[in-house]
Amino acid sequence: MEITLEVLKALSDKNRMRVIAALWRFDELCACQVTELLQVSGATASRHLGILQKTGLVSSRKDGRWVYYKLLRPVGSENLFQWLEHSLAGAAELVGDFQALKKILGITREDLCRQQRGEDCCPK
Amino acid sequence: MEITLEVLKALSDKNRMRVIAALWRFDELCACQVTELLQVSGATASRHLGILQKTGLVSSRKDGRWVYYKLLRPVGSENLFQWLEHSLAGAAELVGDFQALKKILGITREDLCRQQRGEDCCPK
DNA sequence: TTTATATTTAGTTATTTAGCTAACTGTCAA
DNA sequence: TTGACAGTTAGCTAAATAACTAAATATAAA
Repeated sequence: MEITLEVLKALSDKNRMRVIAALWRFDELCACQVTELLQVSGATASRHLGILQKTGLVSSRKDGRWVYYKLLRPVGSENLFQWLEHSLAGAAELVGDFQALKKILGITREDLCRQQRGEDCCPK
Repeated sequence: MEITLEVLKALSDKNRMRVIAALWRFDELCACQVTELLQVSGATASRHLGILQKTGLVSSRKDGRWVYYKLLRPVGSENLFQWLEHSLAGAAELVGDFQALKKILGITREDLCRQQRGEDCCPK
């Protein structure tokens, strides 16, 4: 039961749900892209990703200085994700996120991170 | 998305999950039976039931002084409940709850409520 | 009508948690 | 080897929430 409750708790935060939806659509994102999407501090994004990883909902892969996250659909969670897909279909907030992510993914990670450091010299 | 998150939040509390499982197995329970199951104050049980009702997960029916609660499986929630059923199958805590409920349901509501008021004269 | 009582609501307190900044870790490049 | 930097961890604050007691509400019995 504890594991079930942990999964539900992990999913019942708006920002974490946005991350799940984003990974669903865009397969793999690095921490800085998630930070940009959520518009929170890098530390906060990292914490959310850590919670999702601890519950087995996402995996992480380190590549140099960057860490990439992917959605893991653990065995037995098919019905949960099907419900989510149905329940969130067309959610306005997520549609907006997907549009934002298209832009984010159009920027190189280098430029994105530079931008996040406050050097707003890069193309919006 | 807000509704989805509300349902997830409602489900991600241990006591509320125990109520859901209990209603799943025993169809209909009154507030005092839920109070006895959870071993919390009547006010706390009422609050949990109120949260479950607000999210559309349970319905209530008033009969005299007693209020009875039932599990509602809203349209579109089939996959969620299937996941729950699979995920919670055999959970030790719930097995214990089911045994406790058999005893609770063997007592009349009158005796149960008397017992809860501290008049521990009734058969255990 | 008055009293007892099942449930809910209000108000309080303690715990949890999401956010931040700052310090730390590990990796790349100069 | 040193400096820059992506990401994480630690420590803090503010907001959310689960628990309690006490008061309010509604129903049944005396």
